[in-house]
Amino acid sequence: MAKDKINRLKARLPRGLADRGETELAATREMLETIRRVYELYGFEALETPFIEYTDALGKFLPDQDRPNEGVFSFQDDDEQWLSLRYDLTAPLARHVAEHFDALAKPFRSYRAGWVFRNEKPGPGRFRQFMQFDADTVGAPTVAADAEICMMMADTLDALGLNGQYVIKVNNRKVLDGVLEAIGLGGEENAGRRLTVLRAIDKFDKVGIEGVRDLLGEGRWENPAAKSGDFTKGAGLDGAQSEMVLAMLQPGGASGIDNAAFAAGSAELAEIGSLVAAAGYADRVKIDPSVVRGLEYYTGPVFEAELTFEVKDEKGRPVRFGSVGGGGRYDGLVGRFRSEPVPATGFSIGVSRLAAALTTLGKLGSKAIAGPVVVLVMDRDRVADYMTMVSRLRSAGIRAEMYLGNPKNIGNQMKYADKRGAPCVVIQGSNEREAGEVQIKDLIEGAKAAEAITDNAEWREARPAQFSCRESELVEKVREVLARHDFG
RNA sequence: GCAGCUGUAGCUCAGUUGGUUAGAGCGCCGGUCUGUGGAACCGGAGGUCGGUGGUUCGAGCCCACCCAGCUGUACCA
Repeated sequence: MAKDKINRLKARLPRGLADRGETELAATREMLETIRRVYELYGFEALETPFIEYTDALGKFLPDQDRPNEGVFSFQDDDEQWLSLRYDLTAPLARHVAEHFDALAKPFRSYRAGWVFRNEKPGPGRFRQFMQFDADTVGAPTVAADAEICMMMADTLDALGLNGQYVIKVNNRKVLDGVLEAIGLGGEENAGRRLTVLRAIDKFDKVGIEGVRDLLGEGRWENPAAKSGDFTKGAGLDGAQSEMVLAMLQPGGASGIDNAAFAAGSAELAEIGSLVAAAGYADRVKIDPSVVRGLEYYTGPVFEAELTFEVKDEKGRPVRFGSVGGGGRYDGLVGRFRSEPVPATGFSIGVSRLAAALTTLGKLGSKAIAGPVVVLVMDRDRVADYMTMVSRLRSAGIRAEMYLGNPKNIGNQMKYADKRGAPCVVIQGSNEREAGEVQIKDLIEGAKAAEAITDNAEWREARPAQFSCRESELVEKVREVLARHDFG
């Protein structure tokens, strides 16, 4: 009816979300398994926390407001307490550790994979639901814990087949803080400008040294030469201040800075550098002063895993995958729940983005997934017999099913099997039945054999890659076909 | 958030200076076809032409505003 038509629901997905099919799920599963194996090898243990936490546990109430940050999906419980979908896996871990502090062996080494949610504008490679795979060490103040995490990330990316195509970059927030203090941006009243300076440094990769110089000073035009496009307001530093920050980004590093934070950060970086070098990871884990990373809770070393290869998109333009993970030390997070500070450090892999990169490199998801063996229904009143055949195949561990659609047309059943990617079909009509036989048709071989055939009548007549066998040999013969195509 | 571009069927698109009942290819469903998957032929479903308002005898087309998508930029705990 017309009314139904008007009111009919439109099937659609909210933006920034995605359904995932068989191929992608299999690829992700394979990748997660590889990561998990490396993490366990390092002695980390599995942990799962729920999707939902109290908003205050996530630390995402807006300052001076009685409601959560808009970037977090939030809702109120019956008792009016705010709940939120987790936006990363670190804050829930901190809550878990604080809640079970006395029962856990410390340092507590754990890993977890799961979906996280951010209510932000989606873009290419950016979703509102995505998966992270984290590993954290809680209760270890030593930078050996930081160095270990970095080396584990390198091993993980190696295990995924990315040897030589990435770098784990390491910096230290204390170094940055020391520089900021040295140029007179210490103290609470300069928090806003510090943030602007950090953001400018963070853009080093994208805009280069001159771009950072502009951003530290008055600001930067989207198109600097023509002074056109969007204008990004800068931090308003004077020349001397800017040069000090810029010096830090260049070979040789900052000099003439003499304060406690800078000294401590530099010492930590040096120690991480020597630990990494001693273990033979110096080619993969490198100190990089431009890494800023998560502007809020990091307190010491910060890490970023960056892919260094370039790929061309459909239009032939280069695409950089860039950062596929990051982390750092967050000594204050667990302490929010306790009377004492609790040191912690961790790393988070962006599973979806990394999977996209691996797929592009052909290191993931290239393996064809075998469809089920399809038993055709030739005779409507012998469904029980066909189901018995299916059952025999399944008992032998072979993925199989009987055709459940309208069986009147054999061609349709064949089309179905073809579309499902069935390696073969089993056929038993009255002729075969009387002879105690079944026909097995190898669809993969058949497709190859028939490539030369152009005429449909001939195609039908030829019945390529089809053979008959005793019904009692069904399982054995199907297995042979599967083995032939490496689906055994 | 800001800027630019784009909105016609599930997808890719056509649609004349504004003129009757908005089309094609692919895909989908069914049939030819109750013994064979690539083909062919026939039939069918599927559109408030992104939305609202305006100009006009008449708007898919012109105008205004809004919405959505894409790209860039900003933000990203």
